[in-house]
Amino acid sequence: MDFTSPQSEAEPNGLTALQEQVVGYFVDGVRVLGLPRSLGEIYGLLFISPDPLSLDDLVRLLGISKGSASQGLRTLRVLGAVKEAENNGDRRTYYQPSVELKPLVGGFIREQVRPHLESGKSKLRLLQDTAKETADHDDREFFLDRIGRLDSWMKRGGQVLPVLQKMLGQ
Amino acid sequence: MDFTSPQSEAEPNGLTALQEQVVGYFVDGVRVLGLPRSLGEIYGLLFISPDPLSLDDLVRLLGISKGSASQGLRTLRVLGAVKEAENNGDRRTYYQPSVELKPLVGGFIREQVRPHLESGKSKLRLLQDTAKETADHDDREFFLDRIGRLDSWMKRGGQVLPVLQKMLGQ
DNA sequence: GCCGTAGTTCAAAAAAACTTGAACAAACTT
DNA sequence: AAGTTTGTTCAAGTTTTTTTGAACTACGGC
Repeated sequence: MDFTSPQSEAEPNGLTALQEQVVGYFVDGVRVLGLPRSLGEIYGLLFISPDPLSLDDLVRLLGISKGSASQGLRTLRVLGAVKEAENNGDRRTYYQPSVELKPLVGGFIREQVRPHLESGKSKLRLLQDTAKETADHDDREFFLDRIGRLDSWMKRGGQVLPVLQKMLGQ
Repeated sequence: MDFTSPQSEAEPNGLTALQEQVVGYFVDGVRVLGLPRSLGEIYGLLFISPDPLSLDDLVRLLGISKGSASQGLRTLRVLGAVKEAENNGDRRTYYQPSVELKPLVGGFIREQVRPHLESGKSKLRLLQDTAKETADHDDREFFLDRIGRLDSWMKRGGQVLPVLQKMLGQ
């Protein structure tokens, strides 16, 4: 038997060399974004699959648990990174990746960035109160200056996001 | 005794209420960026301190280990988020935060974003090779299209970074 | 109405990331 | 040059995050 050719099929688990590589690519990708490995595996496999895949397909092909696949798909749906495909008469649901940058970036900003910016802003208000309550130290001036700086950072962030979104979307 | 006033000093560890709150703010901040908690603590305390602090100050005030403080300061230096202050005749080194957005954003992009973009690009080349080696399946066309898409994502990212940097810096 | 398949949930196990602390190196002091 | 002080390194310990798997719900066909 000849196993030397780098042809399709029969890699470590049940993935082709190409699938394996694409999955690895996305695993690294999502790690940068601070998302769990399984999201990268799932999205990566969907990304390089000509046809939609079901939860069971993902479990079988990636060798991950049903729980992981289920939770991973949910997160990806919420992020707008996958969509359900027409499940032709089949009871189970099949998934396709969003392959345009726009929904991906949009979803990430909406779900992961904006909430943090918002909570940051409200914490900033509390901070300002605390600084004002701070006894009339010599430092008061300094504290308020620094907090003002934080405020300007937040505002700058708020201005940048839409531009970012416009540049990456479309 | 009267502990009701929200005045300075005497909080949980040795931090004032304000320091505590600013540190918490940055702890959350760095988490979003995928950096360890201790970086947020250190940077946060420096940020709200009128005078530069030494490694020992940080250990004492934050109640973290010397190891953490040392490694944390190193990372912050590499990121350009802290600078050494003039250590007036003292043997030990004192640190000040960079409080302008420019060096902070610049450092983060240089150290955390660019390297990933670069390695992504080189992996992409390998991926392209693998796809071409893939037997002349019906799918070949499809694979190459998807990989081309990845390539365009990377390029888009490369275009966006300088704009981002320009908007946030200054 | 019962059985089988699809998918969700969540407590416990496993893995990954971070922090500690003790040993070490370097550099100043006396 | 012996002793201090400052800071670094890294293996082991701790904490946090992620994954697993078994119990459960829901739906559909028979």
